[in-house]
Amino acid sequence: MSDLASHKAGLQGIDKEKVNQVIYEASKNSAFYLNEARKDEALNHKTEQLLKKYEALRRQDLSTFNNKVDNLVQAIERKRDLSRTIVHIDMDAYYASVEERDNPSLRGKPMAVGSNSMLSTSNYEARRYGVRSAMPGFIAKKLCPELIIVPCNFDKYHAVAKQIREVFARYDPNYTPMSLDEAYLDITEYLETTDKTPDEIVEQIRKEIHEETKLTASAGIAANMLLSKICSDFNKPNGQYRLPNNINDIMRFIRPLPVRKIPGIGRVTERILKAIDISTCGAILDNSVYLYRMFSSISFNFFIRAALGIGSTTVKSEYKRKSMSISRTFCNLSQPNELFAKLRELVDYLAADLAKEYLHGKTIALTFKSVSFKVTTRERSLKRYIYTADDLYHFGKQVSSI
DNA sequence: GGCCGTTAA
DNA sequence: TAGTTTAACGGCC
Repeated sequence: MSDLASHKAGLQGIDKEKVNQVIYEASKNSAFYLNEARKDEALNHKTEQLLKKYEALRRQDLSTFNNKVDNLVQAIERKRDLSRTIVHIDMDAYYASVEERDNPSLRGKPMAVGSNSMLSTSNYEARRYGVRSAMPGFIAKKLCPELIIVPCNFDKYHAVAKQIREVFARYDPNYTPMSLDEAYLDITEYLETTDKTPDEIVEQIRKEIHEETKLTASAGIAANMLLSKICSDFNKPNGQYRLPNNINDIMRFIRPLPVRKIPGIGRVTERILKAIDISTCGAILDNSVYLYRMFSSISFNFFIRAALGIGSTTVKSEYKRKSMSISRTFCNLSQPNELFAKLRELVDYLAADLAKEYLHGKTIALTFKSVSFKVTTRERSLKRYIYTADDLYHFGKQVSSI
């Protein structure tokens, strides 16, 4: 079950067995691990049910659906837009690279950014030991005792984000930032102002980023956001990859691609698809009738679009947030009064954050994580919008005790 | 509408 | 000894 994300950059060619063994030894008696095992069991059950459904379908004659599904696939295909040139740019080992830049004594050594309880990023030296983001520091230390863990310096990462966004804006003023270190650019218009090729322009963007921040970035260039994101991973670190806006090249690229490479398909969906013997995008297309019969139309559409290499081409800078939240892990507490005091602390912060953006909300949700890592949510839609700390506390308290 | 689970950075 | 935080979205009842 301990599941090393070896599809991530920098993790190829390591002794995965050994790494998993060390992680397992460090984890096996923990409440966290027990909870993961429980989730895993639930997933096994789900895949078994799905497999049964699949086997039942295989015994049926599905030819009556072939036409319908072909039409659906063709309708999706007709929406393919090859007119744009979309770039996905991703900074290499972002936080770790910033720290190495500012402290040369860290260079060449395995290091990670974060804390003993959680790592945000690791550099490539640390990745060779199996140390990766979203891994607790204390486990990383077992994999690599020499590992240096540097605390996060968010002010710095924000400052660098500002610098790289200035570069992005030169090529697409409507670029979409996805996080501090990642963005999509539509360079179609920019290309009309120059004789340079897309590859040359992206080399230039990465060069400017390097000159202005002393940090490297990787990039993918393709017809849409889905493909450019996948491509930005291809020549990481400090590289770029271009997939031409051409249906033959796209299909040759996407067919053999493992489904896990599709943004939105994670560990669980990969396992679900694997249960019905689908592990590549090509297999999604070859089994479209089964997917049609087994999944919702939203999921079916998502799978087919991805497997055809069709993605959004609308890169836009406006963003409307739909929710705002705050969460903290704290020492074990069980007395209602202690928990309400925590609630009060959190709503004070949340009210301040809401005020910064002049926001209010109509639904309040409270999430608890128990010592056994089980998560429960309680929520309520209210009659009016709220935003003050007192209201958040009042309704939060109410919701918590439904 | 309420709650759970998945994904991603 | 110890396993984060924030946001969005889909499925299911």
